[in-house]
Amino acid sequence: MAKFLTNREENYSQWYNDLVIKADMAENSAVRGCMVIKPYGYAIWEKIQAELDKMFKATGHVNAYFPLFIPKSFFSREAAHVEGFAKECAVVTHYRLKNSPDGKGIVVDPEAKLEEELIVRPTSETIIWNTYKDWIHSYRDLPLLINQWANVVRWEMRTRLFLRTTEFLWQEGHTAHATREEAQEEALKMLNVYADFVENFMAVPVTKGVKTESEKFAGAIDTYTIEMLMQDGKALQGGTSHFLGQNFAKAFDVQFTNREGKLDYVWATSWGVTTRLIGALIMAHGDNNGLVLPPKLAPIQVVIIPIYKGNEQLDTISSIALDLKAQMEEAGLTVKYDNRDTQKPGFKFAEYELKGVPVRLAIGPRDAQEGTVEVARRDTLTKETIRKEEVVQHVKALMNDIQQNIFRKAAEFRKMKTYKADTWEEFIDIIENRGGFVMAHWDGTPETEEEIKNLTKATIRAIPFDTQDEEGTCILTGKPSHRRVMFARAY
RNA sequence: CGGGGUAUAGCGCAGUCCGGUUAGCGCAUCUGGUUUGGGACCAGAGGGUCGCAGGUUCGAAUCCUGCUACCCCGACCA
Repeated sequence: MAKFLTNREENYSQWYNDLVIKADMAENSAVRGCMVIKPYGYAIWEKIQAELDKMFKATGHVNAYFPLFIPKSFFSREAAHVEGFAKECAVVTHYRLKNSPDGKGIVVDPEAKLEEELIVRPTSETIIWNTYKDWIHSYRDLPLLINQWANVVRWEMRTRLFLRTTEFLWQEGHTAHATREEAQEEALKMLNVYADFVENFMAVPVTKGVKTESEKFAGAIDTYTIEMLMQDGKALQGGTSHFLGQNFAKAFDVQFTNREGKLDYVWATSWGVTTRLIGALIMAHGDNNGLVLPPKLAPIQVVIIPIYKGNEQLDTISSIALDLKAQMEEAGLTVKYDNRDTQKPGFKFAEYELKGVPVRLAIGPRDAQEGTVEVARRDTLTKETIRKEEVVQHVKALMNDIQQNIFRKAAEFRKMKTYKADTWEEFIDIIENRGGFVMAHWDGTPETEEEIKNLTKATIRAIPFDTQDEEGTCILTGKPSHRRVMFARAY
């Protein structure tokens, strides 16, 4: 686990603040819990966006944009939804300020009170379904497959850097279908898109499953989830996809004429992932030297650092470096040549390790003379000397190696940290002392789930898709159970 | 909202118990020089109304009162 994220005793703050991701909380109390994402961190988000967006398009989705503000009354249309979100809404009550009558500063103009308060969206189901009402009349208008890239606000009681910020960036897909089957299929399809993305691009293994009644999205029939395991043994919910049934269609009266000429309510899904994925990346792969980014998402894949004395040497080395850079770019790699004269090589080495750049090339006078390059990989921190002519091929291969290696490391870690518990004592021991995922029997009742949570802080992260039916007895109550579910302490 | 903690330079801290020169240290910044194959070194410089408001005192970063903010733990959650 990255020291600079978890160990505040260590003096990593200089780096932590100045450099990498600086998702630091804004200091002004009025924007408490909101994050500033510095350029490098945002570049990672842009990579995530770009790859996901391609996958959405490839599955037939298009992007659109809906309003930030949602009339308060929209929320109360769907009972479970309002129940779930009411406690964490930012509310706009006025639309104007004026000079304070006492001459000191500026105050909210009481004259400018809104007739109906506006909610800053915590999620957009309501405003979108209010719009879909006008867009959908016939089976010919379906399916409607729309995604939105946006920011949302949830006034959580407690925020956590990256993982739970007051404002966060995300994408939310909202689809409408003619049949139940089609909507269910869509919800699962998008869950699989997320799982593919997280495993193949982020190099983090996921467990796919369905949420329990008490953990599911407010307003959903079923919530599907991908769960990841972080290096500190805690679970992180990486993305969710909801089968919403006809709940929102009924709440917003979205009916269509089907092929038989009869009126029916539309079937819906929604699904989203957030900037939390950046946090997942850090906590799944980071080490004591900083980030370890998977090559497929690294804003800089290769950095070249010259080692030289004087301008003459620099010129020689630069021409080699720029030539290599051009070749690698030709081969599709993102390359940075850092010829800053203001920092020494050792400083740069440390800096790019902290940034998680997968491969570093160093070229010095010795290399210039011998036609070699020093190649260092971030995941293993190993170095080797390669002939200049072989560098492009070698680095290209390294991209694959590193991508696979960090996935394998994460997968091995997860395997090691996934336990079976058959007794309450075992269960407590694992949760308290070892962390990780615990596969255990549960009697299926929300009461037992709640009790286990109160006793251990562990929750049911998912009822995984890939577990076998198995007879057993509930870890807490001893009542019969037909299947194990996955418990963990979670972020 | 409950429990605990903190507030001193851009960042991280010491000093506060036991009031007393001009409030220190590390990193960062700037200047000059020497350096450059793993976070350079030497010399010098700049940067503070000690969270805010009162009070006690000849004298307050230090003691007292009130306030505010932030952090950690919990309830809540992507």
